[in-house]
Amino acid sequence: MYKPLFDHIGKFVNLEASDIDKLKSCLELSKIKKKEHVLIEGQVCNTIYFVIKGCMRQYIINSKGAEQTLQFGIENWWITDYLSYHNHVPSSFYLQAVENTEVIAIDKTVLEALLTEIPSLERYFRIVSQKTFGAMQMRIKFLFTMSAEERYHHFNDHFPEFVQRVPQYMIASYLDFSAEFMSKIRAGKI
Amino acid sequence: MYKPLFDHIGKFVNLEASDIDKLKSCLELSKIKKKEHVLIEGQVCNTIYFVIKGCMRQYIINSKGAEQTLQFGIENWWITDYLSYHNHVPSSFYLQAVENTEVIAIDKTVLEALLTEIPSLERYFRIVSQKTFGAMQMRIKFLFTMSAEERYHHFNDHFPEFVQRVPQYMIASYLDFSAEFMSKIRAGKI
DNA sequence: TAAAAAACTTGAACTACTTCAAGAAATGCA
DNA sequence: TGCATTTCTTGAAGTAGTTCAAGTTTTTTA
Repeated sequence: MYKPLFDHIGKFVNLEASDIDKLKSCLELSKIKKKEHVLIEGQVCNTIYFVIKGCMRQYIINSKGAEQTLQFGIENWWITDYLSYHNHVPSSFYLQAVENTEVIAIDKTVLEALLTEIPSLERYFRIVSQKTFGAMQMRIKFLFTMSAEERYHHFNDHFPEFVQRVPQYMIASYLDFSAEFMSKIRAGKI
Repeated sequence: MYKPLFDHIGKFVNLEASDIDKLKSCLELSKIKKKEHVLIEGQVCNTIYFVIKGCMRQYIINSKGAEQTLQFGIENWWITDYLSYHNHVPSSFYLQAVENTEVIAIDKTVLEALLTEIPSLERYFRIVSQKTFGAMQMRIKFLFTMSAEERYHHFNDHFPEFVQRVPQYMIASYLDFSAEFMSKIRAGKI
């Protein structure tokens, strides 16, 4: 049941059998119901989540009271508020399940201890977070250079199933335009 | 002369004397003249840079032929194209010195070998990249929730010296608005 | 220190989006 | 199954920004 995580780790590093056991003994599967939060604004985030099944999102509530999705986390993604996690400061974000979701939730103190014990695991997280950072650099590029319509088509071309999977208004805010505008793009009225 | 790097590492992990020696023997200072590039679009990025003195920037050339700065790297920052670096794919970015700059440039093969040998260094890079990712999450939040004018004032309040230090049109594109608009904000004409 | 190059400013015209409001369609739940 | 809730659509009016073009100021270089 932790297989997806060990498969993912195996893509980047080789863990010894003893390390796998050690890690396994610290893991716990948790189920999060659709719309349930695992983090709300103002809380300090002390947990990191690996999505086994389902979908999580990170969002904020803007000055007009509207939700804006900043990040999704689907199968085989880690999701957390890294700034709150590392600096022990109150989070600016909400972390919520978009669907009924199964995650492996690892507490910071548990994870930090594991990382010191298992250098390969440290390596895994280093590689994954650098790659994720690289993806974020590309995202900034797309946000800066493409029009709203281009962003929609680009995203839809790359992740067609995902666009079907979550509400349109979440995709719209993730791509930084209004839900109404997305509706018009889809209808070809732009 | 590598002191800034060892100071920075020391903030996050403790390196043994032998590790410091090992690392030191692999480092090399390099000087980059203002406007000189260390990476251009289409090249594979095989190097990671730590800024000792000066300022680097990552930028793209958009469809209208204009430069857009996506990221700055000042003293004590690491800068590279992480996606190109990790996936061995051609870069979408330019990396250029904004001022005459001194960097420690570490080749990927050298660094990867060092990281396997020195687990604390792996830990250092894991922590730094997760923190940087956290900062990027906040940046996305600001881009999504603040108006151009708010972004300018927020940035200017937090980094007043930096705003003086680099050309306005680079700051403008980093904050995702036009140089002309920034000029009008500064003149109070908005 | 003059000339060239780079950076900044200004106003006028334009446009890619947002906002609002209301209704229609789809989905979830008792 | 039917009612409530959530999500999506549509059009009209508004606006936060861009683009363009030209002039001014500042910085760099020979």
